[in-house]
Amino acid sequence: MVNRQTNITIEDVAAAAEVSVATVSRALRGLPNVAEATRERVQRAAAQLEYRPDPNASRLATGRSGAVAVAVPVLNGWYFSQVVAGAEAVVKEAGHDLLVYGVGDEAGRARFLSGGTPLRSRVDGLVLVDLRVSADEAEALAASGVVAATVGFETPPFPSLVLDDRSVAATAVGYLAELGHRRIGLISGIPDDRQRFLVPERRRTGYFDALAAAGLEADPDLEQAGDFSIAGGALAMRALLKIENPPTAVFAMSDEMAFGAIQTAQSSGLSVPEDVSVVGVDDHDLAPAMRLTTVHQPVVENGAVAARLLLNQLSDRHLKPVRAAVDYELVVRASAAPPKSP
Amino acid sequence: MVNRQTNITIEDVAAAAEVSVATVSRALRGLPNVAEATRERVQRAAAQLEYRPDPNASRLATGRSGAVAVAVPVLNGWYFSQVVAGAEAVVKEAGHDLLVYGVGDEAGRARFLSGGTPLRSRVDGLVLVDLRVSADEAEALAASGVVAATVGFETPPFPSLVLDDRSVAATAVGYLAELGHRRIGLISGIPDDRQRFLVPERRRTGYFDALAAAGLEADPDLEQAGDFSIAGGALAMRALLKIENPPTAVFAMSDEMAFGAIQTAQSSGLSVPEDVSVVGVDDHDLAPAMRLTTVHQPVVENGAVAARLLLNQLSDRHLKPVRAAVDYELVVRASAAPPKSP
DNA sequence: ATGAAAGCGCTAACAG
DNA sequence: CTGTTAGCGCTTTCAT
Repeated sequence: MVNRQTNITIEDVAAAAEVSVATVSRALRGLPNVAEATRERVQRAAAQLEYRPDPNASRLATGRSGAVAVAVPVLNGWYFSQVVAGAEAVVKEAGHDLLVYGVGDEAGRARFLSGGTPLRSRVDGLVLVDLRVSADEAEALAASGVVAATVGFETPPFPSLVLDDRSVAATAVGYLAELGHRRIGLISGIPDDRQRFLVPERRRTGYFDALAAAGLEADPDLEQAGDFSIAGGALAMRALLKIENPPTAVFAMSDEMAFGAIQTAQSSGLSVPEDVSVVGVDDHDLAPAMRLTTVHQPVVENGAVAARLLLNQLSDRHLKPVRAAVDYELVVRASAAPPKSP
Repeated sequence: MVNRQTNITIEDVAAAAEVSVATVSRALRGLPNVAEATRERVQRAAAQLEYRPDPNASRLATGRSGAVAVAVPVLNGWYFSQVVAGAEAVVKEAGHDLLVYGVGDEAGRARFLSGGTPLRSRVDGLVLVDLRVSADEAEALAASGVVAATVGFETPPFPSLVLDDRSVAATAVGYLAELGHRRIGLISGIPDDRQRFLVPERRRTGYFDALAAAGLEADPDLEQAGDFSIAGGALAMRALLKIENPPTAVFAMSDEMAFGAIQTAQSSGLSVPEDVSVVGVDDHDLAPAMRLTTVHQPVVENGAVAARLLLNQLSDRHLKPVRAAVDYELVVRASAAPPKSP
C-alpha cells in the first residue's frame, strides 16, 4: 500500500450525515428515491467535508471513465490544435476529462487503435481527427466498448463530421481558372500516404475536377507534395518554380503550405499575386496578415461539433450515427489575381 | 451494474498460466521475485489472451493514476499548442496519459486549482504553463498529493522552467535602439491581468530597462495592450499609429501580436521595416515567412523539458525541485531596420 | 426511502 | 519464489 493522504471517502460523509453509503451515493448523484430532506443533509455533509468522489473507484465500479480522448496526427499543426481546442471546450463543459494523443506516424496510429495502448476503460469515447480507421479497427474499437466520432472522414459505425474536400479543392482551383490561369500547380499532402490520410487524395480529385471543368489538362509536373507544413510548402514551391513551364498559380491544400509557398516565391524575387497566385485551404489565423485567398472552414467548431457528436452517442448508444457536413466558403483576399499577360 | 463487455481479467491469465493472480501481477509488471520460467509462461498467457490490465482497477489499488495533465490559459494559441505538443511526446514516451485543460479566464483558473475540479487521484502530476499559482494554491495542490512543474514562472515547492523575460525584452528593445530608433512602441499583454499572467509585466520591465540603457525616455502613450493575439496586435498597432508622435519601431511581446502589427502597418500604407520596424518574441513557425525579426525560444522543447521535470519529480518525490532556464536568442530577419532619416 | 452486502479488477502485505 | 487475502472507494442489486 502506497503512502497516501487520508482523504475523505464516501464513508465519512455517510457517517456525518448518519445514513448509509448507498444513500450518499444516490443523493449526491441526483438519483431518485431519496427523500429531499435526506438529500439535503447529505449534500451539506459532503460540502462541509469537501468530499470529492474518487473517480477511479467509480470508474471501476461503473465501467465508465468519464473521459474522452481526441487523437490527431500531430498536435502542433495549426488545424489540429484548433480542433483540439474546440473539442476541449465542449468536453469540459460536459464534465468529462480530455486526453490527447498525438498519433504521429503509421506505427503510432496502428498501435493506438489496436489496443497496444489499452484505450479500453481509459476513455469512454474517442474523437478521431483525420485518422483513417479500417473497418476492422472500427469494429475492434466498438467491441472494446469505446464509441468514436470522426472528423475528416467517415467510419461507418460511428458518427462523423466531414468536409467535402473535393468541392473545396474544386472551388479554389475553379477560382484560379476563372481568373484566367492555365497552368495551375498543386501543393498536395504527404507522398505515399493514402493509407493514413484521405484528405490529400480527395482534394487532389477536386483539383483534377476543376481543371477538367475549365478545359485545362493536368500535368504531373505541376504537383508537388508539401507535407502539410510551412517548410514543406516552401520546398514544394521551390520545385514548382524550377520546372520547365512553371505554374502561374498554385493551389495549396492547406494555408500553412500556402504560406510556405508565398515565402519561397518572394524570396525567389517573385511577387504574389503579380507573378504567381496562391490559394490555400483553412483560413488560418494568419491568412489575413498574409493576405491569403483561401477556402474558409470553421476549424474550432469542427472540434466542438465532433465532440458533441461523440457525447450524444455516449449518452445514447443506440442513437443512429449521424453524418454532419462542414460549411466552407471561398474567402477572397489578395494572394490571387489574373495572370500577367505575357 | 452496467452492461459491460466480458473482458479478460487478471484471473483469466492466472488460470491460463496456472499461477495466482499475485504472481501474474508481479510477472507482468516486471517485479522481482518471479522465476524467469514463470514470468515467461505468464507473459505468454497474457499475450495469448490479449490481456490488458484495467487501468482504473490498478489506479484504485495503487493510488496513482498514470496520467498527468497540462494546463494552459488557452489551447489554441500558437505558443501553448507547441508546449502541449512537446509535453505530450515526453509524457506518452514515459507511458503516461496526458490530460489537457484549457483554463481560460480567472474563474476557470481558480476552479481548476482549488479542487472544484477534483484533480486529486485523476492525475499524478500537473504541468502548469504560464498560470500563476499562489502559495496557498501550491500548498493545497501539494497537500492533495499532486506534484506540479511550472513553465513561465516559479512556484517554490515545484520544479520550474523559466524564461528570463526581462532580458528577452531588453534584447529586442536594445536592438531597436541600436538601430537608431528613439520612439519605440510596446505592444504588451492583457490589461489588468497582473494576477494571472506574469509574463507581460516582466517583459515590460525589460522594455523600460532597455530604454533607460539607451538613454531614451519612456512615454506612456507608446504602450498598448495586445491580448497576445493577432487581432489584438493589429488593434494595438492601430492605436499606436494614431498617437501624436507615432513610434518608428515597435516591440511586440509575442510574434502573433507582431504579425497583427505588421498587418495593420501594411494596410495603413506603411511598409515594414522602411516606415516602421517590428520585433517580436517566440520565433513562430511563420516568422520566416513574415520575415519577422524576433527573439527565439525553443517552444516545443519548453513543453518537453517541463514534462521531464515533472516526471523526475514523480519518480522521486524527494528530489530537490530544480529551476531550469530557457535559452533564447535574437534572430534577425527583415522586419527591423534603422529609422528613415527625415 | 433506506441499508447491507457483494462486487468492479488489481495490488500489496503477509505467510509460507 | 509463490499463494492467500484484505483492501482501494464507489455502485448496485436485493432486501426491508
